[in-house]
Amino acid sequence: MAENSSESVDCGMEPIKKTAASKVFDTARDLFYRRGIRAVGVDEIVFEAGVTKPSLYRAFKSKDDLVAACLQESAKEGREAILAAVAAAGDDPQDRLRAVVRHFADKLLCPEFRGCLMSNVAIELSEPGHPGRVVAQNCKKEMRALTFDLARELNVAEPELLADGVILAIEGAIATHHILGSQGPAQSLVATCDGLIELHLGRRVAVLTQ
Amino acid sequence: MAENSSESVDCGMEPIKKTAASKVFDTARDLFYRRGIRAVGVDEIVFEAGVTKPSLYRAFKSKDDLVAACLQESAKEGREAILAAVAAAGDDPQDRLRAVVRHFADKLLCPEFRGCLMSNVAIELSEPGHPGRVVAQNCKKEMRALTFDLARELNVAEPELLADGVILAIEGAIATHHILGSQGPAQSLVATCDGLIELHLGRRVAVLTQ
DNA sequence: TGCATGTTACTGACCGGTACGTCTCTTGAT
DNA sequence: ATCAAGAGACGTACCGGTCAGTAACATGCA
Repeated sequence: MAENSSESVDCGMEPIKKTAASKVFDTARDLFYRRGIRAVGVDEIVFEAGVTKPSLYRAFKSKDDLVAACLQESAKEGREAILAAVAAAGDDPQDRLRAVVRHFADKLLCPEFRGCLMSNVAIELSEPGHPGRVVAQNCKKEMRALTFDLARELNVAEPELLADGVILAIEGAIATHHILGSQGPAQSLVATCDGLIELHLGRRVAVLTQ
Repeated sequence: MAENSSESVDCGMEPIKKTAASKVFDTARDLFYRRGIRAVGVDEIVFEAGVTKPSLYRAFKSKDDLVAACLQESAKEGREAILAAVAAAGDDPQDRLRAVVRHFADKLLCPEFRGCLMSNVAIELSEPGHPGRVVAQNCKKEMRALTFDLARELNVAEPELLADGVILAIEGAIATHHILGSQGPAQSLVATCDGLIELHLGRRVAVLTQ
């Protein structure tokens, strides 16, 4: 009742006081994701965060610096979430690869889903050398390498082709979701990936029911 | 020699004088595609076009109006190119669907390829009611309907699922191309789609060579 | 005292958009 | 044939607002 809930959060035992820097960071991440990098100005960020502009620039050299930091964190969280989903899937190689697909399929159903921040940034920031692009590039390379590894666990002739196929479907689902929503082609993500897996496993076609 | 070549072009018989409006339009389309909507200001457009700002605003009510017009034209050209590719593929249903895939696969190899303007715009313009978004949405719906039709020509149990699978792969290839280029997962577009088609046709797995 | 933060006020560049003057080409009357 | 007037097309110069970013100083708290 006496506590200002906007300046501290209750993390179990210890209430953590959020610094101006972390408030800027969290707010920026949210706004950048929801509305885009270029659409969000620093004035809006500091206003939403309830801090002032000098506090932003004391913590981050520039807006680009803030963008890169936000992307780095999003990439880290995204990677951890995927690894957790794979780990939770157990030991069966097919289940593990399908867990990645399922992970994204679940995200597509969230109302607040607005695509992949990395992919969005790559489109918004067309300057080749932009620090944000580098982060996004590394993130996608890692994701591809992980999918390659998962596909290699399966006993298929061309694991890289299977992995790329799954990645294409996932990225395609994310892309089409922007325009046509979860009821567009994105709804066929799981069935399509299951089909690709079955195809590469060389089994008989049996996954035609969505 | 006496003719000012920057103000007229030789179209066979009749030299056509390019108006300020058309110069604005052509320049804007190019810049919007190459660098993005938000990254390109009206000042840059009129400078590149060699005209002045009032000329832009005499022809278009606003920048958003210009954006929508550019998108409309790009959508029209894109649709015509796809239909031409399908028509050139002949009568075999499988060839016709594959022609769509091949069409995009070819575009991915162009050095100047920078994704689909519709998809890019959907990410850049996050405001739900933006006129540009409406154009992009209609374009994607049309493309999906066309792919549905092509898939239905094939004798498969679930043509819509096949069509969505192909769309996911195409859109995924376009999306990943932004970050990882033509040597990323995008290189597996044709092989993946061929696999999906074979899968739905219920034939034996035989398309594992890229 | 010392540190994190807020306050105020500012910069120069750029944004989308516009009021108004100028040029040229066409048209019609003489 | 000549000239004047209208109509479009176009440019000059500018608007208010917003952008990212900063300097100088005040405040509150440990």
